[in-house]
Amino acid sequence: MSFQPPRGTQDILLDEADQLLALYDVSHATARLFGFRYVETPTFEHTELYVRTSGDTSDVVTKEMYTFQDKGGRSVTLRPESTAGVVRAYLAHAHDLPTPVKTYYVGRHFRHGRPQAGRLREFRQFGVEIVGVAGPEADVEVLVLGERFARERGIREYALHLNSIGDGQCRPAYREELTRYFEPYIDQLDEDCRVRLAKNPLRVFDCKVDGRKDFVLAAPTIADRLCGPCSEHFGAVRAGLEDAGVRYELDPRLVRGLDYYTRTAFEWISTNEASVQAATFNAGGRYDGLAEILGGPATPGVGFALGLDRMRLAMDREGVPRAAARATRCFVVAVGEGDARAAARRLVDELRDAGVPAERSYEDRPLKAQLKMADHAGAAFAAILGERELADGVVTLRRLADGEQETVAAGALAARLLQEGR
RNA sequence: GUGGCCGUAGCUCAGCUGGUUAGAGCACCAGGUUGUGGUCCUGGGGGUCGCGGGUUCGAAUCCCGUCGGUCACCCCA
Repeated sequence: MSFQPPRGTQDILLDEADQLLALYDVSHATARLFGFRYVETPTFEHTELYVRTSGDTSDVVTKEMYTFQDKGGRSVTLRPESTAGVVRAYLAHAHDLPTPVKTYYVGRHFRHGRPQAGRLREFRQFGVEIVGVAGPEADVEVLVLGERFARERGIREYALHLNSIGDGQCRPAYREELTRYFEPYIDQLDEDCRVRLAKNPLRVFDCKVDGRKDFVLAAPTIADRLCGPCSEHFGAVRAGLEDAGVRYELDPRLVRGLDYYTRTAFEWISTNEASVQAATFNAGGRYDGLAEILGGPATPGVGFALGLDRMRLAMDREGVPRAAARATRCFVVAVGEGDARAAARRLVDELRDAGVPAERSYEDRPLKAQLKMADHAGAAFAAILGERELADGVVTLRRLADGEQETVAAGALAARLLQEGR
């Protein structure tokens, strides 16, 4: 039996686990600060949900899904993302929900691809969605939330890229124009990009190999082909960001692979010099076409999906300290077997009653070893309890930072520690 | 899913062109007179050299496969 976890998954422990936990905490706190309510949708959904929303020729569907048959013979899929699930849940419960719906989720997602740093088969995302508002202020709110999250986590080296990809009014015409534009250059495109040209010409812009070629850089962008309403919407989003003090860069080449995305598209990208491929840690936009694809009434929506694992990479690259605030305040050391051990157990209990995080050794180990444990536990104090102390009803309180010791009545220990403050 | 590089103790790595009982630093544990951590000294535990097969008198060192990591591409968080 191998102890290795399956490929593309990871065991997260100690400092890394604390770091992740802090990210979960900030996800909840930030979303709630904006009045978003938590939602928990299934970890797996009917495969059809993703096939319909992503299209059966998309990469996600053709090679990245964890799909299997359940015992009733239905095809189910581990969620590769959550927007589809949230919108599905919205449609299922729309009658019970006050409008607009502001909701957020935190959880694990699954995609079967070749793993590398920042691209795992099991990964964690924090996402927010505003469903039911078509206007630009919803877009701004989502962007402001994402910005606040990034700053809250202490990262500074990033850029917010922003674009509008139009809607059903203006995109088709632009798409045709772009196809015509690329036509003469078709033999200068590699195989990948030709496929993109046929399926979705906007995606030629993200081509890694050809994307930098002059004729691609010179191609018309959608910015000045937006229809009136899209242009107005985009202008309002930009004005809103400026008013909120959120810095962004216009990126006319930022696109989306799927057709239900409309208007606003954005990505937060780590600009740290050590950043590699997976530099995008948060991406989102407007998806006004999604509900209809699922067979529901036209319902506008906007949101983002933030990669918590990628966020951790970005934080590490920038040297943001992993919040390793250890809880233990006082480590109670029992010297010798018998009475001291029982007394230590009771003392720890008293400290906990008083709200002082405390722990002790579960085995009789040398005093030396127990002090070492206190050190490893990150405790500020060690309370030593041996024959001498037991006889006098006191403990020896040792401040671990400088070795300063004092004698405290056992019953007064909790009060003494609380008086020490943090 | 495609391709390049890599895989030696918990971690970071050494081990020349194949040659006997595989090493270091850090970490961990224990001692340094029987009650004092984090420094120092001494000692100790811990490795099927990712796994499987092959070549060879002999392989951690060569070959093949496989698993895993990493990087690029596809795609994306």
